[in-house]
Amino acid sequence: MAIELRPSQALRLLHELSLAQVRDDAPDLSPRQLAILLSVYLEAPPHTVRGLAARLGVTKPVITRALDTMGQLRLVSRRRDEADRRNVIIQRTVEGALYLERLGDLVVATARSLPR
Amino acid sequence: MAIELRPSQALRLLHELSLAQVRDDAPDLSPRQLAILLSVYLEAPPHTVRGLAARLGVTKPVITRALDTMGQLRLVSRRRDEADRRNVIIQRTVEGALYLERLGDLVVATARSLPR
DNA sequence: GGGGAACAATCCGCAGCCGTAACGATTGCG
DNA sequence: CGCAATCGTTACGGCTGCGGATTGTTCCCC
Repeated sequence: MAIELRPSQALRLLHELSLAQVRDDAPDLSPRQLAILLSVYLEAPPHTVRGLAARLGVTKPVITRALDTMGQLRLVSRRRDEADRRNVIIQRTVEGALYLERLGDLVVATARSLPR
Repeated sequence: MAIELRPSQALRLLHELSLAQVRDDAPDLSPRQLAILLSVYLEAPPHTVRGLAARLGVTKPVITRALDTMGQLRLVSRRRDEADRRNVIIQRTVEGALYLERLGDLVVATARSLPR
């Protein structure tokens, strides 16, 4: 069953979500950071800087910096690939999983409260 | 009918949307800017700097700067309130309406393509 | 084994946004 | 009237992210 949604409902949903994100003290991730985080958690591992840069269509330093920031927030972690030590494997963390879990719940709750 | 959505679908939706936004050459608005834009277009006018600041829980300069940026992008415009010349009324523009229309359509299309 | 390729990180200058604190204009109340 | 309050903007110092170029390490292949 596809998700049926009208444009007006879609915009209301975005509205509520953006308001919640802005008001949260939670460190609001930039669109790029969120895209990286979701790619790491939703797509099949392994994830490398190179791969993520290609996936998002941005340069590698962008990925490195975003990982620096989100690493400090404990949302992801990095590990050397021992099989090929040039690679860095981006790993999920408990905190990152919790963050996305709460985010998903927020979306669900917001969608449910939309007027029909 | 409430919108039924599972958390995993919600996250997939956010994933696709953030990827689309990052890859677009379109000037990707910050969460705050998007919240302001949606408030202006979805909530009843009139909109003032003061009111938007209170609505988002941020300081007034944040609103002023966001309006500067989005004004240059022609997404919103400003006008003095002639009844009380201390106030500034934030107005919608054709470009802003088009921007949101496209955004809404993107969300709808993405939601429709989600696996069930 | 040596040289080039691949990879992530770092450096650099730059632009944008932040919060706090001021400021000028306008209003309305005492 | 005049003076405090309100409103939006601007100034300031700081922080973060950006693109592009470079660096150091590791691998691969001849």
